[in-house]
Amino acid sequence: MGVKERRDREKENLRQDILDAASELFAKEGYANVSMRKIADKIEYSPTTIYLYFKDKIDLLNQICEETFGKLIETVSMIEAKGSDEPINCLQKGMRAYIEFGLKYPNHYEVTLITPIMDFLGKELHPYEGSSGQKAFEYIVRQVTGSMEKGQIEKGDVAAISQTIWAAIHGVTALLISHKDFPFVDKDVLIDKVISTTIKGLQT
Amino acid sequence: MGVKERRDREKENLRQDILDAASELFAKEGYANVSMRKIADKIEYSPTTIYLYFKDKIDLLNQICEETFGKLIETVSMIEAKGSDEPINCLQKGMRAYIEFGLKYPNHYEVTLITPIMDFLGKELHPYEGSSGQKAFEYIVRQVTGSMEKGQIEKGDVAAISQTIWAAIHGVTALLISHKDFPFVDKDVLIDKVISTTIKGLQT
DNA sequence: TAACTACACTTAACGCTGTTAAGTGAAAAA
DNA sequence: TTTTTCACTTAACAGCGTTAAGTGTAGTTA
Repeated sequence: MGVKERRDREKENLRQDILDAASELFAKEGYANVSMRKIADKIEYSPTTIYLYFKDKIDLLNQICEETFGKLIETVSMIEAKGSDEPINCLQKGMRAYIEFGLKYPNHYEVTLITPIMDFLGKELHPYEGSSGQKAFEYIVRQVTGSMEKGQIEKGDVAAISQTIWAAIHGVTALLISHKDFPFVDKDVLIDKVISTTIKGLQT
Repeated sequence: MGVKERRDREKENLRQDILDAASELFAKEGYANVSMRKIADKIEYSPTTIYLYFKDKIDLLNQICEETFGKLIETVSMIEAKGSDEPINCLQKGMRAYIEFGLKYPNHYEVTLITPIMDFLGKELHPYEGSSGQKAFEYIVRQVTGSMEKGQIEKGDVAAISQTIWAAIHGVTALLISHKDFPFVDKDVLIDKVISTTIKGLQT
């Protein structure tokens, strides 16, 4: 009587096929340049089939991004899990991992963290609460707290400091992704400078 | 025989009307949510008339942004022109002016500096060369050079340091504009922290 | 004054877009 | 064997940016 089970499996397979096709297209051509019809063509189904699996285009995007950002969480979690490093070093390595992640998946980074996709009322369409983005930010908060307790950075408002760090790493990531025509200095030099300046600015 | 002159004047008036209408709509609803037909409705002309004055929608946007960013140049130029301040203070004030400008014109900031509007080949559609954006960046370079000469910040790669500063101020501006749902600390506290951390991180 | 020309502007249309409502056909259940 | 279920498709809607062709009026010329 495994009929339902088989059907569920088939549905899940198609769901994942759609996700994979969309992910590849979004990453290659950017969210705005990919139409539902293009995704449908790729998986050889009609465009409307996608709507049986995802609410709309933005829902498709959100689910892909959650999947992708899961990888960032994994990376930073590994830094932390080694347990051998001082919080200040975890923080530094986390900052680098964040930027490198953004540059590795520029289109995913773009759609989740750069491009503000708002509805007509100005409300964010991929909310922060419970997202992988939140988990990534919590990593920063944890390292800041730890560094502060060990006297490696100045004592102060943990939230404000964490957000300052986020601003720095988001700033450089976003600029490098969005302004390809700008004559940046060597990418690694710039990233190093951003990280070291921020850390130094926060030290006691 | 002022016929041609009058016609030129009328053309220029309509051009400015289009620019004003589009600017207001872009600022209020965001570039993506404003259609050529909406702009046309507002000025009570047919949509195609706009194409007699502007190449396409992105051209309209670029011209508006140049106009708006001219105001930022004016602001930072005034800081510099007073001549009484040390370069490090000019730099600090310039950073604040930049962020406040972005928050005052979030939609203009968004379309020019946050959202990367690329064509299908990934080339930027509003280029940097000769833009007001370039002039604004040159202001930073000037203050960094000045501060360095006076020993107010560490000696080093002027371009790398200038870009680090840009990353910091762009980062906080972009985050505040794009992630309205995020539980930021008080806006002014965060801005202060970003500026002070960056300056401190660069000091000797 | 009448015909002609220039040209600012409009109408109609093309090929896209995201999305929905209605319809189809095959497999499972009765 | 009939009925029901339901995954999927077809057709359509209303919108988009943009272009080609057409129109009407103001200015120029005869």
